[in-house]
Amino acid sequence: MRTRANKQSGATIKDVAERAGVSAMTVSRVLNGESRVRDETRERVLEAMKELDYRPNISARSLAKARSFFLGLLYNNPNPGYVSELLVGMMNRCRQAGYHLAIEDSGSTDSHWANAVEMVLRTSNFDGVILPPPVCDFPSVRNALEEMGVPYVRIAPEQDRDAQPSVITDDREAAERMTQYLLELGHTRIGFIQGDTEHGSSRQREAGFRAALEKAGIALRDEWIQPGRYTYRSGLVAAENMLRGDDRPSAVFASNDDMAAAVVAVANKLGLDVPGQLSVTGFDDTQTATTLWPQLTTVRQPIAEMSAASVDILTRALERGGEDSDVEIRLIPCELIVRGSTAPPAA
Amino acid sequence: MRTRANKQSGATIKDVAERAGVSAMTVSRVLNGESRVRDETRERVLEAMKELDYRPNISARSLAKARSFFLGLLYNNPNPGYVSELLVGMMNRCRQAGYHLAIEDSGSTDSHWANAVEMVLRTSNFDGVILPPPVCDFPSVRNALEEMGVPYVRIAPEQDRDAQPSVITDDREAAERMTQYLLELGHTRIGFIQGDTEHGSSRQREAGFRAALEKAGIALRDEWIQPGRYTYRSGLVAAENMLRGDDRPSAVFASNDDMAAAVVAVANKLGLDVPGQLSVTGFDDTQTATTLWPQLTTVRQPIAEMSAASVDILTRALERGGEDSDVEIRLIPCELIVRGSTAPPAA
DNA sequence: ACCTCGAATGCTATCGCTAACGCTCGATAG
DNA sequence: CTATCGAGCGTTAGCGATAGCATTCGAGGT
Repeated sequence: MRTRANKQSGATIKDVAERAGVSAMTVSRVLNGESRVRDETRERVLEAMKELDYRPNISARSLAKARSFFLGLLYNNPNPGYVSELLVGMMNRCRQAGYHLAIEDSGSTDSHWANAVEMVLRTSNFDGVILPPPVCDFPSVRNALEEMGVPYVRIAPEQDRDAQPSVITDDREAAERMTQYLLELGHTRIGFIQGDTEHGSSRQREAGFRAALEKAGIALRDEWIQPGRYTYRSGLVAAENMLRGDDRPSAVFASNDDMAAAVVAVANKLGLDVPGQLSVTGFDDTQTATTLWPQLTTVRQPIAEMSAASVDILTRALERGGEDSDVEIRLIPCELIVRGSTAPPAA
Repeated sequence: MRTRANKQSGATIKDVAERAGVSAMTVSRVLNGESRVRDETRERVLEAMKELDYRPNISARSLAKARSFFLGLLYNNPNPGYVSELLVGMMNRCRQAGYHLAIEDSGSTDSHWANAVEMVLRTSNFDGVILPPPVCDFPSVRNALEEMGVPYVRIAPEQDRDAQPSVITDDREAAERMTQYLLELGHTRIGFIQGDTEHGSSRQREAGFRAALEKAGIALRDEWIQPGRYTYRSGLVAAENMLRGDDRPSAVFASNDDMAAAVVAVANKLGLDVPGQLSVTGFDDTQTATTLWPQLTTVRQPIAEMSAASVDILTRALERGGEDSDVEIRLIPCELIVRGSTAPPAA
């Protein structure tokens, strides 16, 4: 005697069929919204389903269809604000598309990931996988996926931007616009805090920053370009290096909001008024940006929109059956958001 | 001709069996680490699996075992820091236990949830479900789960604390300790910002606060108890109400870190030094607590530990087959964390 | 030499659902 | 009036794995 683990009312498709006086196949057709069922028959079937409190067995369907209807999200991004927005966008779109979203993580990087990914895929049967940054740029992960023939979509990748379905942003342009904005305010002494070298976005953002300065004919000062790792703590170090002493910049462009928050904190500690004596800008427009006082001038990345788009792309590719293979790339533009943390430099 | 959607090397258990010169059943036994297989045979099977790059089909296994090995996380908590820690704890434990974690969300509350939950469970076959706050206290959700006979575990529930498997905290005691700490610093004028009324933790924390004041014989001032909703924005309003005018508290206990951050922001705006002129404390020790400057004195809730425990409880209950029904309750204690946002009151 | 017994393995019948094809029957064309 | 056609539905044969016996086989007891 089998235990029906999670089925109180163990009604099967056959029971429904019997009750409705049709064959199981017809019930299946109703279930899947297929054509070729007379309205009257459909009614009878639906009623029988209701009466028996019938719930289709997803495992059985998956087995027969050779599809699991599960998408996997492989992530190791430690930024909670980012992840949480990512999830919102994905979950909504997944539900719409009739998929479920499973999340898998491994705290480590690249090489460790190859194993982790293999393990995950060995025990999961995901129809497809979503790779947010920075995982989307780990070669070992991509290799593993390709070897196993698992379709995937990348969010904001740096490499091979059009070799695989992806959602991409214009980080570079946005960073350039942000820098231009600071220049227009009258700043000429601008510091920059780099992001994590593991993330492609770091290089994009820095490139945009440098391009804007170059166009304005302003020379870079090495001590005003500080390394960071997208974390608050790394931002603290960078900010201290940049702001101690009297020869400091009048504006700091941090590669993300958390590091910008650190700059604000250091400025407070040093008695520097933000934005009066120091303008600070971030990137991403995560919750941190509006949690600070003053609120951050930053670049808004529509993360939820991007993740929703990634689900779109992936599910559409799956429906197409993986054959008709034009690679879909979607660009989601960033937007400059001006808030209280920037002002013209002090006279 | 079937499309093997996600199976490049479509090796089945039969192929492995053939190659190893055994029956499929034996391969299955090896796969499930069952006893009664000679070491030599096991070796041969394992080798065959490797050679064929065999990957078991989870759907088939689920169908046969009447178990999906998927747990569902039903959440609508908008606090990114909380969610992200929750996920970390769960994912790790899930992997250890051989389960996968699927997440499902619906932005709405209670009544809407009943439908959402039904829909989710109708299309998912989760072996069990995890309910973090505040969903764990939505009666309609619990009803739906019970009607459908889906096992669930709750995290930090307020109601029926021992009617169902749960992970619980000592919010109340921790809030009392925190208040005591402020009293010991010499504060007697203490404000309190309430949490979301939808969350049971709100009431617990407030009760702890009131208890400590009462024990110290200090009267409450109504205008120093402000409503909040656990969001930064609600904290801003509460802080402004509490801090404008001269007759203000010397310390504010906010029911969570985000609202404490708002208090710090308002204090900054009003030119009040934290902690010199105003002590501020939070609750939860999310990332926000250390992202601010000064860093927050707060109460650390080991969220990841709690979520890991919830997976433990649920999976163990599932292994037991749902019969042997003593309800497992696990208490995870909170810890007072003193940082820079508190100091004795100004003379 | 015969029987018993348990460890190691195989056989068979599902698990619940769907693809593929086949049948029926009324409508339409010729 | 018969051949054709397609909408509507049924039949059959799996999908890949596991439960529950059945079977084999060698070791030890008598």
